[in-house]
Amino acid sequence: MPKGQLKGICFHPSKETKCVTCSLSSLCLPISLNFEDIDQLDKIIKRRQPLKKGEHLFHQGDRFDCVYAVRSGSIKNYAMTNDGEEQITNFHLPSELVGLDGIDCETYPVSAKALETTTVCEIPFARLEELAKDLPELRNQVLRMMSRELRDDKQMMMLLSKKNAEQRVATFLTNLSARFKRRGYSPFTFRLPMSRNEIGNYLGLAVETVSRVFTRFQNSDLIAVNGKEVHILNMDDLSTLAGLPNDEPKLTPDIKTAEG
Amino acid sequence: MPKGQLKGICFHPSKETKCVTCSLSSLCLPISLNFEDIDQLDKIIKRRQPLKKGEHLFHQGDRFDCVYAVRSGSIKNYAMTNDGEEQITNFHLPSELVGLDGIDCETYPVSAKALETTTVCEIPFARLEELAKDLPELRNQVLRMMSRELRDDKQMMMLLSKKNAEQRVATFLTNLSARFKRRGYSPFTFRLPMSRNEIGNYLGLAVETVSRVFTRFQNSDLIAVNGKEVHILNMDDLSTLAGLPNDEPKLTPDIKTAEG
DNA sequence: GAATAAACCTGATTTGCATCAAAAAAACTT
DNA sequence: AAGTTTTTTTGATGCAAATCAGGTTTATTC
Repeated sequence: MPKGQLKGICFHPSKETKCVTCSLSSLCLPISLNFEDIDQLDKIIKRRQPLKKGEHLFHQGDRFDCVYAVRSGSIKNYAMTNDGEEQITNFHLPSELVGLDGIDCETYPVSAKALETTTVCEIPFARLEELAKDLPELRNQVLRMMSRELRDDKQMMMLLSKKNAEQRVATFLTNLSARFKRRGYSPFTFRLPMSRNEIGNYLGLAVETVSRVFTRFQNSDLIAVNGKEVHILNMDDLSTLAGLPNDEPKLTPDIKTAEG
Repeated sequence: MPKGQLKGICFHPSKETKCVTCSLSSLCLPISLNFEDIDQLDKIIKRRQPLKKGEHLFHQGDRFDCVYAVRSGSIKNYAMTNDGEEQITNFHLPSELVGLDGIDCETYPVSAKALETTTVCEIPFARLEELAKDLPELRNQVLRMMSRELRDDKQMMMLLSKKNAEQRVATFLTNLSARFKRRGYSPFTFRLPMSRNEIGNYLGLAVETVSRVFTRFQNSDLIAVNGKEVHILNMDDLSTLAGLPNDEPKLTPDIKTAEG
């Protein structure tokens, strides 16, 4: 197995790891926080033992006390529908916060489960709030993260109520791609941490449909897939497909007419 | 002062209205805020002229500067999809906050439009943050409201990806009912502030489907509808329908078996 | 490394809802 | 009050995706 670029940082979350030295800090901390403030924040954060694949970070109904920042690996959020079916509400990649939707609850409204070996930073919310009293930038950061999630949710709602199967999968892939890119990985080649089943569940599609769309995308040379390995071959077309909720391929006329 | 009835207050949002005397304050303010604090908050809030039906509170892309509390009437949030279609992301009733998803943006990510004559309290966000520095309860309230919206969004995502047309409409009606009840109105008889078209848009259904489901619900005596007036006749069955994502009516066996 | 289980893919069939079409009822205009 | 527009309802048809069924590949276990 070829050990890649950021591997080193992701896989030694020893007790000595600190926010200051964390490669993700620029993504999960307020930019303007000074060293002294970061140090304060660092003190309240616990690094837990890595979660193995399938282990829970918390269960729906557990008493809410912490939010978590993913350091490596990935987490899925899911709720149980009234008839006992699982409904995935989110996937979390490194640097992203888990548990924000429980802030005004006694208990977590959804469960959080590791999709693979995963390390997290545990942030006791009560102490974060205390700290936030004196650190306006930290306060803002929490608001920013929440408001970003709100916006992502609205996007998701649009996807679920307006987009067809191909558009959903295209959106999913380009979105993942952007998030990988954001933390320094290739936006064109990555490994899906979740199964087809989980993708379908999240996107409101049957597994079979996800599989078929993957095949179709391969046939039209948009992507190359090998199991969970994904290569995006034609980002432009994939993005176009993702962005447009209707089936009209929207050619840019003023450019195209020059040729034809 | 009449603490029980709400109608008087909703319809005279004169310049003299204050948070202290507002009937909605228990819903939109932190419970533990003392009079002095409320007074401070009151000072930064502007009461705007009522919006007429169809007028905008803000447009997608406008510079973000305020959040709004609905005092009377109702607001819809919507975004434009890339092909120019409107996608409704939320409806806001009195006491609910509008604009929270823009907090970490330069500009509002969605538009907000009045569904009927509507009055709002305008809360300049920068000044709210300033004030929040000294009022931890106020800070929490903002977090609470955001986190509640996050949870509502997850619910909506579940609706859109797992529920069929009847379950969506049933969920929509019971949800509205609960919100009316929360502010002292009848949960069984209310007026829909939005059109069938808007309901369909929001729920990811065609207008025709919404209309048909309404008709079916009437035929099975779940509701009685007259234009925008809705009477819920059988809340139990409607809730059951709303809660269950699958088509099995889930009878409670230990009770039922006693009879048959 | 064989056995078993889980995940994934592909084809055939069914179905719930969108779409199309057109009438009926409300809501505005003048 | 008559005419116009918009909204709502109802019916007929088509289609995208779910479901069903089977086979194949990839993990996991002993």
